[in-house]
Amino acid sequence: MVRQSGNTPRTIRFYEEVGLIRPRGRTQGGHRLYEPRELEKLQLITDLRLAGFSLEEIRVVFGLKRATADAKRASQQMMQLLNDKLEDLKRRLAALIQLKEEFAGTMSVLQNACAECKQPPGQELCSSCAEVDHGNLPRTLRWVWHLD
Amino acid sequence: MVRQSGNTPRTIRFYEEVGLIRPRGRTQGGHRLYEPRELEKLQLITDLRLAGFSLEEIRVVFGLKRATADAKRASQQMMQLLNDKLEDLKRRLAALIQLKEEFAGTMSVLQNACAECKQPPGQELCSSCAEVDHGNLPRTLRWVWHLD
DNA sequence: TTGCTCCTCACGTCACGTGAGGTGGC
DNA sequence: TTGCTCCTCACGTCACGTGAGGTGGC
Repeated sequence: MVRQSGNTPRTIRFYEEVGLIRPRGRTQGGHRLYEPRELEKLQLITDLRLAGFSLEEIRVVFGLKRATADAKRASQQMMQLLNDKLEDLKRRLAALIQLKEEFAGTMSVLQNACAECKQPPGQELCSSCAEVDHGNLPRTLRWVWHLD
Repeated sequence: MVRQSGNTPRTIRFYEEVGLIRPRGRTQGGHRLYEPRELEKLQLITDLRLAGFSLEEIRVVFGLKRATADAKRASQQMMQLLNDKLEDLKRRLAALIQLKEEFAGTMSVLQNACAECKQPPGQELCSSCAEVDHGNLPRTLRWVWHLD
């Protein structure tokens, strides 16, 4: 289960604690035994976690059919959940891309200014460098490049 | 600060507790006062959190310049961090997209089978429906559609 | 027989959330 | 003056991580 799912033993035991999976039984020495069905369930749980589902939401997923007693509505709710998570990941990705562009864009320009710099590199010098308009740096770069 | 950054007061106080931001001072009644500079820093922290940075990694970002004392290497390390997070988000997005496709793909087929179904919808009936080969359902659907 | 892995408590961690009880500021 | 917001403890929560001390299984 550990190797096939990429989780730690502790994580698998924790999923059992909260009632998501369950071993078929135990070996005489106390080691847990699982059916292939449980491995598949664990892998689905792992993928749902990666996709941003909380354990509570995963519990909802596994209870959708029971809760609605109507496969069509259950499927629609599942799609709703998936789309919500997709929106969330897209927002995160957009934030990251913007940070990267903000940062990378001006970085190359500054690298040139530094390459031509006659002063030895140092914190005080760079933060007061006349070649660089610190006030106009994008915020990301300002906080990495600048002091405090 | 709350309105302009989209965080709760508790979150902002927490960032102060761990030393990421700091109010300029207090009003006579105890309310925190911030400089515009701190709002910008808070907004950057918020975006980095959205992008998947931990508070510890954000502390590293703000300490990069001091730690390396070399703006070029500091920038390279920042790009490394950004790319690591990008890879992480891409993996999560790929997992989600696959779940969606697995699910949506067969769902439409099943909807037809159900539309033509003569039986009233019910848990026991659907899980043993002869029209649906439960063993060949993609795992996502199998766990939502099926029982247990 | 030697290691590596699993076992069970049980406390720790990260990033806040959530009352409880009280005051501030427009 | 009425509300809404902020304040400070302080305990709770989510999803595990991390030893401590002991056994299992190839």
